[in-house]
Amino acid sequence: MEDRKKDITIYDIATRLNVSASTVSRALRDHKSIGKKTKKAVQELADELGYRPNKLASSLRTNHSKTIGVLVSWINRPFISSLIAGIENAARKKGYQVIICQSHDSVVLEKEYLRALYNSRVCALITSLAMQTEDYSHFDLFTKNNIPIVYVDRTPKIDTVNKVKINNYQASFEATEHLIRQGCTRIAHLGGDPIQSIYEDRLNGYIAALRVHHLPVDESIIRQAEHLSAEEGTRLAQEVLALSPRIDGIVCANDTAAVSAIQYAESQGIRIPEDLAVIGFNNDPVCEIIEPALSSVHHPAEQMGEAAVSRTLNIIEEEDSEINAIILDTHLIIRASSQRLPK
Amino acid sequence: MEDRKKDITIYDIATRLNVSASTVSRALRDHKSIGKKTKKAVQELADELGYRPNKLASSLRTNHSKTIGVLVSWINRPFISSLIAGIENAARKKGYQVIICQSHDSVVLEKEYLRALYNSRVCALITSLAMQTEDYSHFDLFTKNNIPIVYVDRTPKIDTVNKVKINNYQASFEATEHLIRQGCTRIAHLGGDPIQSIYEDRLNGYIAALRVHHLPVDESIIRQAEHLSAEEGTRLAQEVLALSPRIDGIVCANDTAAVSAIQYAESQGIRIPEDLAVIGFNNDPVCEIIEPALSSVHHPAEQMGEAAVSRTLNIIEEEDSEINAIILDTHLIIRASSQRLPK
DNA sequence: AAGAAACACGCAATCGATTGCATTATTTTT
DNA sequence: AAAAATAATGCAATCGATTGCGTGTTTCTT
Repeated sequence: MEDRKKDITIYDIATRLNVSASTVSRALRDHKSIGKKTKKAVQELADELGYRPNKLASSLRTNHSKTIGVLVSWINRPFISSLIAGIENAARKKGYQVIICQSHDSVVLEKEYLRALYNSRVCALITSLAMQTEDYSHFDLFTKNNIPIVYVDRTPKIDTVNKVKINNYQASFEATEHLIRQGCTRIAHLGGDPIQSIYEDRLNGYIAALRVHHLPVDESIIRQAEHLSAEEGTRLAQEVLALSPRIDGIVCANDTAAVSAIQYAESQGIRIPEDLAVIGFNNDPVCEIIEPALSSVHHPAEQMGEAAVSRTLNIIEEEDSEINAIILDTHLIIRASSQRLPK
Repeated sequence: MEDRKKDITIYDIATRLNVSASTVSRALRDHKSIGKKTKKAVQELADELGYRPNKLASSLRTNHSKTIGVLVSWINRPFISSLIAGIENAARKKGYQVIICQSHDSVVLEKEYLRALYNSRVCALITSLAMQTEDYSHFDLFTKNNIPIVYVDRTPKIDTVNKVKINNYQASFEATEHLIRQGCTRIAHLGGDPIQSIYEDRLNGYIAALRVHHLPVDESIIRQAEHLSAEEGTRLAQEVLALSPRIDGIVCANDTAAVSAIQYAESQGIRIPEDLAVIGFNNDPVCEIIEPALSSVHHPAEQMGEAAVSRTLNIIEEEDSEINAIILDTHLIIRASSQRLPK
């Protein structure tokens, strides 16, 4: 089996059928100006020979790679992996393929991979910003060359771009209000860096809920994490729980940190939710596994991926260049970690 | 900003510098036969004009796409997403990009996407089989055309392919033996379909451990799940727990099902690990979150991804065509769910 | 200083598919 | 039946980078 078979090309088919390569090309794409018999003959022979179109040649000629670049922070996080699953499915259904990069939440890598994707000739980019990205000028590489970008979840704080997001302010407001309604009066907030609009919005939603319910806003129990990792969740929980008067609630900007906070609190003999009500964000699978089950804000990750693809293809194929923001629905999932009153 | 700028090509650079395109091409790739001054001039102008190499043209010409296809069951599973994270990192470091497909554990989709990746001219494939894949002939599409395949984790039951895997038999043997040493005498096994070697091996490891320790092998408490999903975990746990004599241990082929089993058992008032010791597989993050913490077999997902890439590039670039199997190390992580004796 | 060796670069074909513009064959119209 | 319209196909350029081979130039050798 050492014969390195050359690939079959349209020329091979053309030769055997005594027609021109143009005819073969058109026949394969079912072009109307090709006769029925010819078309059939070409298609049959193509099958028989195991012809496969050379996407590279085609993309080169048409200047259209049918590839979507995806740049996210980390693939192996529940929210992101579901987002990507959604993107991949939707894209492939439409005949697009997806190239993925991980910025590892580093602005430097973000820039580097942005260029790599650019060089790969992706015809659009779907991206969620690195945690520290506040200057968006490196994305000009795409926009200046008319390659559409659709931002998802962690989107820029400007209105002149396409985004798919949720209403973080509203979701966080509701989460906070829920704790208040459960009787919490001193609620801490563990958030991400407000450089990112999603975390700023969540922070503001939290503050607004406190204000509406005439609770004081205490800076000392509002903390930010660099990555909202498990370790940070533990550390921040420790910090805010050390303060007095004792907090009786935590609104957390993701589930990973919320879970750590619960674990830390329990290790200190603090009862959840009686002494401390906790609510997270994202509704990761882990919410149903930790004891007590973690209340959270359901975040439609896969749907967000699909929406981003659909918006992207709209721009590419329909040339609908109107900039817009798609806001997806979220809702609270109330579980034991925040349920202090009888339902 | 409505000017649809044409891309800069090597010809543009050549023209402005009064040299030929060949020279530019060589200068950019730092070819030795180009003079220092020329090289410098070309590279500087390229920067200045924002030149980006056209990967498509290059790939077409060299017949080398620098792209690795990845075909897995589901992206959004902890093990798989970490595997992919490892693949992506390693590949990108070497200047390769990665195209991902999800078979959704369907043989039909597996075939379909295999062809899609083939048409995309990937220069290698890294894949983990769909649950029901037992006939591997559709992969001939690649092997017959000398496109290397490296199988990871769920690998074929044949020796004539490249694989990266763990010693499932051994790991499962140790996990089972661990439960036996903790005093379990009637241990159930919740596995995947033995069509897949990994599940067959885990089953056999389990059986071997029972035999070595002179425990009976009872078919009625050996169950298989279709996908090892949470729902199946619950259902199978329910089934085996309904039998008498009562089981006192469960060896489970993944953590998802093990977690469900624990949750079901607890809902029935069964104490873990006193009444029932449980050990899972993969060491997903959830192991440390469920109460009691779940013992598991640590599975080096990211490392497996990296190893697969390294093996792949070895084949592509070094043309090291010797077929081999790389076996990565695993080890037991003992946590509360199986710890019945004092340490 | 003359021949050899090394260096620097250009020419032109090539990768495989696409497409605007002919050209020829067939059918329809009047 | 001649003219017009339509259908079916071919020609050749094009997308942008790569590369074997050839040529002119510089540097080195003795």
